[in-house]
Amino acid sequence: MTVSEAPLHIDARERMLVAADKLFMELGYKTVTLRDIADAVGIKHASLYYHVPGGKEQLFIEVVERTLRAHQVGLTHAMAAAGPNVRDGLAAAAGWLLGHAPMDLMRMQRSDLREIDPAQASRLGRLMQESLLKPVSTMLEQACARGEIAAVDCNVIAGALVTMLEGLHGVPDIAFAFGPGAWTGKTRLDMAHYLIEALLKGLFPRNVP
Amino acid sequence: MTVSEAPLHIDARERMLVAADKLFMELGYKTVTLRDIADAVGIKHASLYYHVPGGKEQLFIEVVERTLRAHQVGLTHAMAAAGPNVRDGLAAAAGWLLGHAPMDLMRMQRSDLREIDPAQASRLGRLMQESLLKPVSTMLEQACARGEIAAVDCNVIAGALVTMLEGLHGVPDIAFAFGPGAWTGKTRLDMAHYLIEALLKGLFPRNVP
DNA sequence: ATTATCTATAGATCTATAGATAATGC
DNA sequence: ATTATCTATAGATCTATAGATAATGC
Repeated sequence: MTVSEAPLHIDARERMLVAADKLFMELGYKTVTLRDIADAVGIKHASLYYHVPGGKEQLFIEVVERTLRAHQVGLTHAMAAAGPNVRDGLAAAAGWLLGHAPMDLMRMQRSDLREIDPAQASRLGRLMQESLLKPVSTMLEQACARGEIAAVDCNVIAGALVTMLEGLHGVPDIAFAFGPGAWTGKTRLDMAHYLIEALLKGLFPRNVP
Repeated sequence: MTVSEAPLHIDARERMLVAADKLFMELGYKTVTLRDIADAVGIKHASLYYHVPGGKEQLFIEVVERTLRAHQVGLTHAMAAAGPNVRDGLAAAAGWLLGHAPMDLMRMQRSDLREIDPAQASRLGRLMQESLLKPVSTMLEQACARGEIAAVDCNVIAGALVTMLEGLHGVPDIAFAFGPGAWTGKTRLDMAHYLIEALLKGLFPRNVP
């Protein structure tokens, strides 16, 4: 086969990006050191500069951008595949978001993005809106136009939903809830469906027959 | 007046705690340096050790505990003062949470608490639940018992609500929303009320007459 | 005598650079 | 010759400690 082969070390750069992504998204820009990332990859930290001459900041920016774009296409496709039904659309969004590591948008905006070049920071800030909120709010707009849900401010609702769904990552994957609607061994995704249902039908008793 | 006077430097320790609180809660444990805190207070960083011999870690723990306890009593009182009505109770919780700096529970749990002594970390973790989720979930339980809302899992709903309300800190205080339910110049608190209303009545059109 | 600050410095860690070294591709 | 790693090190920064200094209280 004369096709150009991949290098022997199958994309060491890719492994570096994956390791950096995991660490940065979990712990934040300042908390993660280049040594942490290099250790995870199994190389010395100085070697990272070969793949990312711009150092820590460039690595962070590249990782965040990559992940946001992945979320954008992933979310959009998942919701499109779910078909034109709000409940299914929201469940698809929840499935995608819970199937991938959370991003902690609050930490990103208030801490991480302030440590890097302001121009890049505001670019990534816009990309956050575009990749995470826009797909969901667009889907809601369509449901709104179809009359499937009441006329609401879809941006505000979408923001709250994404925040809420990402927040579910904070709860143990198999949780046991108590009280009137007692559960046993529900997954995060079960809780997401529960919350979506609550938001659609409302908490007032007349809405839950 | 023979009453014991406060020292001339009116509680330098208190000013230090306030400065540390603001910085730690906004940027996170690792991002904030003792120098940042000392600068904010107007002293040299070595002087912080006089007030907090345990150094950075003790300072962080003290600050988090203080703030959580303040949230616990503040939230509880605000909701009690609102009287027995879910909508008013939730609005009171929103008023309190939006009136104070956000805590970024996700960053706290996944990053900050991992940098300190594990025993202290789990203690603070439990205090987070007790101070922020418990008051809201208890209020919901009562509304549930009064039949004011349907029988729901109040812990899950409370968690989602707190996460959602804290998330509102991320949006500019006076925002302009567009779309079907177009707004002009709404504050974060307006949005909170909007979201509470949406959650109570539900998004389905029949619920919004 | 106690309280609250300071200066100076040790020791650790972190980012980044320079240059050597080994492996692969032509 | 190019690619991907290494060692060694500079320079900055960060936490923490020791001991001096100034101000206040008795």
